[in-house]
Amino acid sequence: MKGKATSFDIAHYAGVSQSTVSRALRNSPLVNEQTRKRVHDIAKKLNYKVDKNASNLRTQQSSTLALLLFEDPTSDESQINPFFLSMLGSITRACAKEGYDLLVSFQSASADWQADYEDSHRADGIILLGYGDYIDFQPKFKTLLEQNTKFVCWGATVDNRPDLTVCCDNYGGGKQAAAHFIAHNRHDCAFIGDASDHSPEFFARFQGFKNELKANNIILNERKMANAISTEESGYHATRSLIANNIKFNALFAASDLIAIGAIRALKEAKINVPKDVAVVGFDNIAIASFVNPPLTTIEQNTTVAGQMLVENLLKLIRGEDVLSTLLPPVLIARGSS
Amino acid sequence: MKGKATSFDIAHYAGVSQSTVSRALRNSPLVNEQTRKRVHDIAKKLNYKVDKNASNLRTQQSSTLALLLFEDPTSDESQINPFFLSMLGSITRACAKEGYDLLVSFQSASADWQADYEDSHRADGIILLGYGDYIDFQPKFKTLLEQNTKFVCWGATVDNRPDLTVCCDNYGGGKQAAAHFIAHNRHDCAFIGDASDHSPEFFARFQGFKNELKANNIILNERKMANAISTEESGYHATRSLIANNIKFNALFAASDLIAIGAIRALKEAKINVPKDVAVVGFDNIAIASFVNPPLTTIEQNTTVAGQMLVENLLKLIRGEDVLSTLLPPVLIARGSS
DNA sequence: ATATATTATGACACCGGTGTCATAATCAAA
DNA sequence: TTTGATTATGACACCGGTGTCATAATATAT
Repeated sequence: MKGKATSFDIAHYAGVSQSTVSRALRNSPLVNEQTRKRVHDIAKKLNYKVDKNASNLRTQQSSTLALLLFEDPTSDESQINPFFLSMLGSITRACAKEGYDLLVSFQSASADWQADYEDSHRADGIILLGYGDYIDFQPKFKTLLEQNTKFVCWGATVDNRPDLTVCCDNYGGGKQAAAHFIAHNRHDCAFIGDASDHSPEFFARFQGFKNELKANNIILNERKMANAISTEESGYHATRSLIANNIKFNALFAASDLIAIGAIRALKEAKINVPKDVAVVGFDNIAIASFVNPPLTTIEQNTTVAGQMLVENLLKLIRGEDVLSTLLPPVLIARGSS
Repeated sequence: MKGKATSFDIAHYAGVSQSTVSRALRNSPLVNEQTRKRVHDIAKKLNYKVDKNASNLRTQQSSTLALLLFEDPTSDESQINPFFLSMLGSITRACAKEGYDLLVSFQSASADWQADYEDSHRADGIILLGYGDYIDFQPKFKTLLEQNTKFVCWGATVDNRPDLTVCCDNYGGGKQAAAHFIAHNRHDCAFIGDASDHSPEFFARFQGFKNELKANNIILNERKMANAISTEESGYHATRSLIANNIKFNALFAASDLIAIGAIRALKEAKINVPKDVAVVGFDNIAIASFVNPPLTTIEQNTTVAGQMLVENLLKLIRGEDVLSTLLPPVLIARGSS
């Protein structure tokens, strides 16, 4: 046998037509039990596998989902945000559970990715995963919708389509952080992240934080805020600038764990004790969080559930079922940093 | 236009045959420049994308690689080994760079994965990524070779095929760890990992470590060794059992960073100071390593290069070029734990 | 002016399955 | 016994491209 076996080879050996082989292999009730068995045996013997390209071409579907990862272009190329990595893991598992393959690809927000996967029939649907700034995306979302492409996003809200998003309740998470500080009598709060609405997720965390403080008659001073993207470096520098400007605070809410870890480094460097002088709370609960010193108190996003929901919702979209956007409840994990 | 546009639609609008469209879109030199341009314009207007299934079916190749991740079945399902996650990231990037898509899938070593991807023409080649015990794999490797499947592995050596492996020089890394301890006058060494040859990688690290010690007239006492798989938990328990048995040592080489981190936790709990009482060196340099307390000295495996080499070597195999197994030099990163 | 090479294009088989329709064989119902 | 239903199978078109071969149109050489 040169080359890979085809269904015709099996048909030949089994003494039946190729049609029957195809049916037998898919366990169609139309074929006789003995024939079915014979065909299966021969297929196994020949190490036969259905050619996915042929089968997908005919059936016009691929049993494959595509995961497009959009990284903050400002972050270091070589290191992938651990939160995404964790999501990637859970999405991979969820796909496997549903019998789908997963194509993974990194993309820059600006590139011409919107049509690549679904239009070329490589995937039945797309999962978009990225932190923050989805402004570039709006026109592309429009194109996707026009072309009836099936997709779901993590975190971003898409105009007029309340069925496309899976997202952590960032606002609620921000509130939890504030409540935590208040419960521990830390009223002099600072925030590091992005308080503009460039990054909808960070913005929601900030809003929740600020509003919960306000509900307790604490006003978050604008000077006690610094911008940072989600990297350790960025968190470090933002915190240093606060310290350099002689800004005082006894509680710090960072919009992500990486930022928090950078912040702790800056604080330590300035001989400010965590948590005694400043309590720090992060967001995400990435794997590192419990290992830093002191262990980081953080608002956990459950990536396992999140990945599952993304996949499930996407499959529902593909099957034409009704879907609603999912808001996942975050959970505060109290550790040593607060 | 209902449904997706095909090359026939473009042919219709351009007033040429479908053959010409196909050629034009692939920028064949056979088509007239004006025709080429016209076809491209229409294709763009119609949001046309080549159907990958049709194209792959005809050309018998997929421009896709499959990554099969084999996790230590004993480890916690929900958490993926960060070293693999990091490899996954670099492999994804390397694939993108080479114009290949990447299918990602988790597998258990025992499952019937060997034929799935290549035989079904979903991928042109396979990358196998797993720690440790490849014993289950040997018969499957044989099948793969018989079927002329293109694949490369991380770490494992496959009988008689010196072209299939990309691996860190684990033996050399182990030697470096020993040399490091000796240079700092820590002669009373312990090892945690797997000194049996179940896990070829851990075994090589252990051998290198032991032999370098021996070369300096230091005999590694068998009682100062404990088995662990690559999890924090396992490292913690292994170290606790050493301590419980009242084993003394002033230097500890852990076969992986996760083990080292668990070991440090156990040492701290026993009020043994790191690095003063015991110097600890890990292996991998996972992202967490620099954030633990104290920051972990470790033998770095460069995942960026490793991922690239895996992809490059696999592509060479696919193209029928000569390939040699690659041994990557590890680098000791000295931090606070030693 | 004729033969030959070059360029641009169309027709068509083919990749390896899947789905539809037709048909032969067996069996139950009238 | 004849008719209708049921079961098992084969023939064949089709999915949407790609590659080969034939051919028409034009350019170049003799």
